[in-house]
Amino acid sequence: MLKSFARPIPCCPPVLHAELTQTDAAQLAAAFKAIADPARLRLLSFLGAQPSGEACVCHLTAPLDLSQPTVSHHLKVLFDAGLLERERRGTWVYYRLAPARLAALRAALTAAPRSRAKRAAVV
Amino acid sequence: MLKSFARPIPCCPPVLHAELTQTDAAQLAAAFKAIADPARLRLLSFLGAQPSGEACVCHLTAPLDLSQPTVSHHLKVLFDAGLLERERRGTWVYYRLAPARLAALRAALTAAPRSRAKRAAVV
DNA sequence: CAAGCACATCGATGCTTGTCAATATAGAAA
DNA sequence: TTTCTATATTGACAAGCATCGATGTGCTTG
Repeated sequence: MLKSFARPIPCCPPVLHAELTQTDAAQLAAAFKAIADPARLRLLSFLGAQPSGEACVCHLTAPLDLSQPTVSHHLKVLFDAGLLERERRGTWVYYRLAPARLAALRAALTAAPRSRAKRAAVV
Repeated sequence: MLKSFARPIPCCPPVLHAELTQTDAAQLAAAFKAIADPARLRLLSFLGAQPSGEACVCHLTAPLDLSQPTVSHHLKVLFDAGLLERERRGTWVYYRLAPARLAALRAALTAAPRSRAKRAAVV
């Protein structure tokens, strides 16, 4: 198995166009695991809904109804997955979305055109 | 919290346009959990790559290198999440992608346009 | 009917993960 | 320096999950 030897680690392997290798599947699964959690989805949603596009941690614990360490944990998971950007300003740390990474995940869910006939309007 | 009383269960609540309610976030997270697994991503990939668009279970255990019960389990998870369609033909059971559901998940990852300026080409 | 094959379900096991209280770190201000 | 505040990390616990072997279900054929 996994016939590929040290490939260039593509950022967003095509999910539905060809068979995923085990390594590619593992990487993609890790990315989706990051957003497959209610608290983290709400974090993304909250950050995306901010007019300024960002928020500091202290503004995120209340709307999620979670403890500060738990929120910090979720932010770290999203950050490590490349879905958030972090910036320290004084005592506060501000987080904002990393749209490119979200777009990459979205692209990975694009179905193959398969044959040119049949459901062409899937996109 | 959750001010909505028995809402119509939206198929794909917007993730990044407004704050997700706890119920919406839980539903979306459940859907993403279904695809946040290497074996299941490979199943989706394999099915999407089939010229016929479908495959029976007996053709899925070998490429995944997993036992038949494990493959059946993953297929059930994907099916229950609405990501696969199932059809029995004789002794065999054929699975194929449910593209509408995949498109719904993809749509949920669309970032808000926020202000009309700034990164308009995110889509 | 019985036998055989394809697939689903069950039960158990070990690993992962979400959560919190307690503690540590880092910057700001006195 | 010391003190306060904001955030990160640690340790522990419980719940969830991926996996398998064994067994059950459903269909087809003899």
